[in-house]
Amino acid sequence: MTAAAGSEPSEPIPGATVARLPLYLRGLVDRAEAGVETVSSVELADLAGVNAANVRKDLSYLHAHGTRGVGYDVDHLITEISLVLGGDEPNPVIIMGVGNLGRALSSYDGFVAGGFPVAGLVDADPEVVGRRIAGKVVRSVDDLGTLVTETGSTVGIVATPAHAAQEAANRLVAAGIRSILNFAPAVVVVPGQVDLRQVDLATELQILGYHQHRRSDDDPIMGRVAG
Amino acid sequence: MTAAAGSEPSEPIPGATVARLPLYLRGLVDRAEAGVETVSSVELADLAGVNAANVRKDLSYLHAHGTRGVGYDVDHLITEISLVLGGDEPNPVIIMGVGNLGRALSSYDGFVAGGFPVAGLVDADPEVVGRRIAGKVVRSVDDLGTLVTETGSTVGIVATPAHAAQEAANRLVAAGIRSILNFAPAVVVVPGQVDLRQVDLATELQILGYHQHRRSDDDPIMGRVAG
DNA sequence: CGTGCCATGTGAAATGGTGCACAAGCGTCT
DNA sequence: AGACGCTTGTGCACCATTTCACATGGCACG
Repeated sequence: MTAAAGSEPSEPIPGATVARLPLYLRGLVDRAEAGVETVSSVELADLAGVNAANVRKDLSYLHAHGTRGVGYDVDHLITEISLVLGGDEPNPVIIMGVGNLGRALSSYDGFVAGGFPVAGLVDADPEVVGRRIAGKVVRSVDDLGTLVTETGSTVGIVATPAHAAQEAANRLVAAGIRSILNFAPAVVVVPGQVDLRQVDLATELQILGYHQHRRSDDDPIMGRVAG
Repeated sequence: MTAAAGSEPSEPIPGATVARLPLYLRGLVDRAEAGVETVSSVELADLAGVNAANVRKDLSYLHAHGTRGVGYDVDHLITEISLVLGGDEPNPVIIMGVGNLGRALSSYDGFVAGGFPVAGLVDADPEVVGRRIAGKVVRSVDDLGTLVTETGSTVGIVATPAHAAQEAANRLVAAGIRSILNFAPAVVVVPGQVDLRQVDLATELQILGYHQHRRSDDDPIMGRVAG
């Protein structure tokens, strides 16, 4: 039961809402496995760590109506969110760069579970090309185009060193990739039709650092030795 | 020249700004290495991929004044941002869980560069405890308290499987950790005085999936075969 | 069948963030 | 010394998002 040929434009869902949908989905799957059949917005809010009214408004964008006095049907909601997030079929991903991070991502279970199986690994270093990692043979960057076509991949992950990130992104775009997740600590630019998300591990720590530093600044009493 | 005993409260910096500071810092360090001495807000905006007015407003929160007609002093700005983000000394981090991801993080260069050297690795599996990974011996969870005290760590990284994440966080908190970066795909709750950030790899892909799915929904012409 | 309870769905206010546009200030060149 | 050009710093308006508060409506129980 794929999308009707009519292709209803459907109002765009706010970005902030989209970012929360995976959280809801995770919570829902958890509850489904526990055998629960309905959840209230309050429970779901707890599960995802957000406000209950927020949950209701988010779900209203999906037209995933609940039942007043009862809550939302877990299975139905799972189907609904899954559909919005990725369609009903898996999106294979290509990982560029099999350094430490790339290797870890190659065998990250969460990707498969989320509908994003790793379809191929690519590296520029001739030394690693041809080696088997996480059950897959590492391909050369020259084979990228072929690999994308063969596997029907539409998503690329950049896990190269920073200086190679832009080049890796360029190649992904040239090969026809539509969405890129960049783990390299570098700002990369892509054409407008390509969607890009940045995940910067060191940056996340630095943000934590700010709050910590700030706290110890305001609270000189709370020194480094336990109070 | 550490913070004065007076501990000026200093107005809190908006979260969105804090999240951008590491980007600025990276761009600035890059320019400093290239021997550049001043940057304009426009250059910095380019480097970080944001709006120039935004950069100026962000920097105004730091009281890191620039010179009109000239720009900002690179070195001075680096010092200023570094100070705000992490204080002037490194924040050692403890990594909980040395699975694929934990191992990758152990040798992630960006952490050290950002002032967050990895001070210790901890795992619950007796099989891996005692093994050397990235030059460090993996310690048992029972040694966590000692490890934190010895190394003066204040930041913890959770890289365990989802089902162990809450427990890992609990232990970090009990050991006196003040900030936690959670990579496990699970919502964990921590006491109010502890700062928590969530990085969910699968979630990021799912967000990309939404946009991609949506695009192909609106554009039935843009089928799976290249147009 | 009627009544009461409970959870959804949503208008509207509050909050937070972004970007424009322009005045103010600094350096430079003549 | 004076004028000009360049860039900062910021008031203001716009937009997105969050949150409250409450009317609406379904379900269960007597």
